[in-house]
Amino acid sequence: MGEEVRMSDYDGGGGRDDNRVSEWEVGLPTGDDLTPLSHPLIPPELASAFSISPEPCRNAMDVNLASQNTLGQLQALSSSTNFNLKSLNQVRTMELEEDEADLMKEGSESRKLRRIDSGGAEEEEENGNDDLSAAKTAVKRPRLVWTAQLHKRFVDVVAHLGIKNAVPKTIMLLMNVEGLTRENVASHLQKYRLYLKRMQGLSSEGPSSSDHLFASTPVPQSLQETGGGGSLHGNGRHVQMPIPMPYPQMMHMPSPYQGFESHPYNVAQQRDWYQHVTPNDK
DNA sequence: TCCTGAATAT
DNA sequence: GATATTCAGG
Repeated sequence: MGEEVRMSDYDGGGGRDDNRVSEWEVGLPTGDDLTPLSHPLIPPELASAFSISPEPCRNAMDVNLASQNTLGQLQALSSSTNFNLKSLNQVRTMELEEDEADLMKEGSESRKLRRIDSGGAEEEEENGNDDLSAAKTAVKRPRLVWTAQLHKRFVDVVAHLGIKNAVPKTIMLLMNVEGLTRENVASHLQKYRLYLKRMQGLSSEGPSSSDHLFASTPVPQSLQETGGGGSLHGNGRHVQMPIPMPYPQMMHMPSPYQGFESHPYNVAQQRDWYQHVTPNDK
C-alpha cells in the first residue's frame, strides 16, 4: 500500500527503484487510492457487531517482515530452478503470511474427493496450528477467480516471456501472486491458448461473448505469432526479468463485510481487485 | 518433474 | 453454459 510501503527505508537493495517496469504499473492503484496500513480494514463497530477481534495495527515494518518471509520462500524455490531470483530481491509483499494461512483454511471443505482409492484415507485434517503441513499437504484451495487485474498480470508475464516460453511454473513465479498455484496458472494458460487460437482463426470477427476477460486485455504484439517479443535473453530457460512489484493476495476474502469499507476509494478499488466467490457457490 | 489436453466439478 | 480444478498421458 503505497506511500507507507514504497519508501526508501523499505528497500533492501539500497533505495533504487530503477528496476521497476513502469508499464506494469499502469492501471494499478496508486498509493493515494489505497487504504493506508494504519487504517483498519474493519471498522470497530462492525468488528464488535460480528464479534471479530480487531486486526493488530500494522505498519511498514510488519509488511517488511512479511516481505522477507516471502523472499525466503521464493529463494528456497529458486534453488530448484534456473529461475533467476536475483531480480526478485526487490520484491515486496503487501500480504502477511498469517492471512495466507487463514485463506487456506477457508476453502478446505467443499470439493468432493474424486479419488476414493486412498481407501478412505484421512481427509487432511488441518488443525489450523500447523502451517507447514497445511502448506505441504494438498489443502483444498478456494476457487480462484481470475479478475481482470489478475488476468492482466498474467498476460503481461506471458507477453514478456513470449508465448513459447510461457509455461505454468515460470508464469506463476513471475506473477508472484500469493496463493496462486501452478495448476491455477496452467488451467488459465490452457484457456488463454485456446482463446488465442480462436482469435487467430476468426481474425476479422470480434471475440465471442464468452471472452469477456480475455477481450478486456489486448493480446500483446509479442503473442500474436512468434514468441520472441519478450525480454528473453539467450538460452531459452534462463529468464531474466525484473519483478516490479508483487501482487497482493486476490483470492476471495471470507469477510462478510467487505462492502462496508469506510474508504470510498477502497470500495471501488477492492471491488476491482478481487471478485467475491460465495463460499457456498452452488 | 513438468507440460498439456481432456474430463469433470461447481 | 461458463469457468476452474483435477486427471492422465507424453
